[in-house]
Amino acid sequence: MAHSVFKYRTGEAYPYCYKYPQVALTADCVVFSYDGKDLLVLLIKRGQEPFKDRWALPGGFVNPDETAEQGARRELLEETGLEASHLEQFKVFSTPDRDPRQRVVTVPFIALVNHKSVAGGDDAAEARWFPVDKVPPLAFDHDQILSEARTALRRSLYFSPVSFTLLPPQFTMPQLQRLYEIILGRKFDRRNFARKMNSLGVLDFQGIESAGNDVVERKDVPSRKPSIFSFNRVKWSRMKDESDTNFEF
Amino acid sequence: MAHSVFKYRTGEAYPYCYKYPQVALTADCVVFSYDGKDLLVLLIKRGQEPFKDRWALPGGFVNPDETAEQGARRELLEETGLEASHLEQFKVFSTPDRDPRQRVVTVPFIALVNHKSVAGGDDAAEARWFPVDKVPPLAFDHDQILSEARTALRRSLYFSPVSFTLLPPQFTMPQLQRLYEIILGRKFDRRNFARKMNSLGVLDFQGIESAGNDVVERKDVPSRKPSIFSFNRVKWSRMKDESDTNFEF
DNA sequence: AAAAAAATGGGTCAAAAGAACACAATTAGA
DNA sequence: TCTAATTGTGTTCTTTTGACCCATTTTTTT
Repeated sequence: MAHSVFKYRTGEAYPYCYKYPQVALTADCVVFSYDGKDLLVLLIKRGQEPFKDRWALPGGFVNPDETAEQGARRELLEETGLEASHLEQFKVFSTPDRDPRQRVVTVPFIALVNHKSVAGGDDAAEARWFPVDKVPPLAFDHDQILSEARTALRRSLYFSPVSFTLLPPQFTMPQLQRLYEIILGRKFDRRNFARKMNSLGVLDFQGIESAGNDVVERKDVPSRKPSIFSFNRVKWSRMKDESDTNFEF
Repeated sequence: MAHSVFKYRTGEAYPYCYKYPQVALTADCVVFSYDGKDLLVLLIKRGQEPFKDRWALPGGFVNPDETAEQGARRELLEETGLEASHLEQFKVFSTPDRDPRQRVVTVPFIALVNHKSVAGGDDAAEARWFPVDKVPPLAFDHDQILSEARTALRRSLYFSPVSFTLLPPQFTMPQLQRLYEIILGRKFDRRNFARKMNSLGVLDFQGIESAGNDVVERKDVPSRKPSIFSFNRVKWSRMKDESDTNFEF
């Protein structure tokens, strides 16, 4: 075993004693958001060793009375002030020596939040959004966790209203399409994409963008004003129930 | 906290001491197989408290030098003698009091094996296959784990060659169809199903079932002999790469 | 003021995929 | 040899998808 097990020691330093070897449990968050242009992931700069000053996923130890998900929520709030509107577990990382100090098993969550700036939380750590394709090398095995989170996010598109959770309540069709294209890594034809989306019957038409109704910060590009939609979760559930057992590859 | 933490005790009884509260890590296996008729799940009868004599998922503690997956493989082999041809993590269960003795976090795996009888393993526990719809009440939160495993299995059908892993190397189209129907919980038209499967180009035709080539134990029903196919993993990977980023709900 | 550029939206048409169904062929047993 | 059960092939109709054209709106340029 790679880590020292502190056998036969007691007192203040190592007061938690067990009959069999145990592991420390952490919950990490892969926080995604979307600014209308890029898919972003939230990272914090570590303030202490190991991996001091390296960027890492927010997260921390799960308390004895918490589930992993509760721990993830709490840590996210403490470290970044954010509350996730969607939290989804996707895998466990349990390689024995993934943390050099002791055995730490981590449960990473995909957390989706509406985009807003973050200033770092109670732990006073620096927090910043990075476009997913411009992420620096991360601490621990967080590079791998992020990579698998992106795959899981792609798959979740089939089963959860991921894209709508990432968008603001009011959004335009081109915004929605860009988000799909980023997550899936491919392009769609504008017309076909809109037709498909509309035929799903999960969008509510909200009107046309106007000066007083500006849901998107648009660069001053010459263009026609787009229609604005909102996501209808009830209709989505109905649609989902029907198409759940489709037979596809 | 629901469990006792043995503070300030030492000696033989509780020799593993840590600075912070820890958790025990177990790996459980939801072992599926398919006998050509039913989707089966493997259960073992517990020999000790808690939940003595109740049926449960095979599994056990992960050793300090193992990943959760390695632990799952080892436990499965020890308890049932089976080796999984496909092992897939799908979620973590970390409710603080899910085990009455102490805090135990479990990583369940979906394990797919080719069907054969099991006699119980080194731990001398009784092991038995149950049709997934006729499973008795299980120990701990294993009912919930099984339920979520079935959902995860359904979703895996989209991304992994789950059905072919569950089937023997040689199988017939009706067998494949029945398996799809069981996992997805819906019926398909024979003709349409076969056409779709053939058009995917992942099946190799192997011949017609004959007396000497009996891949299926068939009840003596009067019927035409079916064609026999095998699964071509290479072709499947190619097909998968192309269809990975499709845009579906 | 007019023209050009950029972006949205509506629509067409052919090809592909899906759903429903009819019928012929093979095998075991009555 | 007749019947029942089961498998394989084909046909037709409908729906969905993919690849386009073109008109409209808005901003910038000439």
